[in-house]
Amino acid sequence: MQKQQYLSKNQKIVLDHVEKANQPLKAYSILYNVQKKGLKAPLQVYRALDKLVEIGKIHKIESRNAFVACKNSNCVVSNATAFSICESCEKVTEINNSKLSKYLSNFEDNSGMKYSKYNLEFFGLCKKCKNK
Amino acid sequence: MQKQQYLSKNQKIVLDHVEKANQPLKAYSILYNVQKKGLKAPLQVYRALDKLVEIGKIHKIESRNAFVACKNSNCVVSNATAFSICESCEKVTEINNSKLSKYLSNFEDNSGMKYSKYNLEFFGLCKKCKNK
DNA sequence: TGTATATTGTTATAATATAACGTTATGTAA
DNA sequence: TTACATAACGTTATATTATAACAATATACA
Repeated sequence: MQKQQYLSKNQKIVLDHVEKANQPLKAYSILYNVQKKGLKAPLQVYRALDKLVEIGKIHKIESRNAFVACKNSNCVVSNATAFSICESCEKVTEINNSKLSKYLSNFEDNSGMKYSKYNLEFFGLCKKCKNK
Repeated sequence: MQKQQYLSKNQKIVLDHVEKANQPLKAYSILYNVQKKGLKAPLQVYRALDKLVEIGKIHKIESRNAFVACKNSNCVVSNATAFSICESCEKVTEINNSKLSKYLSNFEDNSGMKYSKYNLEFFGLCKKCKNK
């Protein structure tokens, strides 16, 4: 069987919803909002999310247990992700900085470990919240 | 009231247990293991963990919902953390690399956001698992 | 001593995520 | 076109992770 070419029905529904939000969404909030489209159970959402994360269409913000659509059109596989998170308003932005990604992708320490993936989360105050 | 100088009873019990493990522990596994010391409820463990994370004695491995003792004696506050995680055996190691931490602490993008903290998780295969 | 804050103890419950089962759809090769 | 393997679906139940809310006790310090 070939690598999946198109998204399935549930995957499309979930991705569509997450892409329309400009912020990370929680799984159960997604569930609530796609119930009118026929998805009834958490597992249906989680399975779609798992797949979408796997193929890089969606990233999980680990520190928030939330899911956000990938903003890098070239982010084929989500093996190198970086986000900035405002600790006041919770705004999350995907960082697309080639220097940073190059630096981290090439990072090696003396542990003998071969890294194939990383996730970086920066925390602080966004412009708006800083000026309050 | 001054900044807390000593750890409280529950905080000591939890830290002690986490320090003795050489791997991240789950909150409920900690709970199970400190029950003989008198901690009966999840909240008692979570409250101790919260405090210990706040003061940098313990770090949370966000992608695993697990807690590990800080290995950097100089890690006064946990505002700059990096870990390597083996996706096969789940071994987690805290990365202590001054170049990396300097690079990330000084990182700026064009978002106007002021970063005060970051957490980085690398994934891959450790030496042992790579050679299997 | 009085007061504010931190910590504790406890019960209940919220929020996040997966197990297990059987069914249906889809891709590929005989 | 049939057979087979894999992916996706639907469903119920349950596991795992984390917090709300309330009352009591301990600690720091003016």
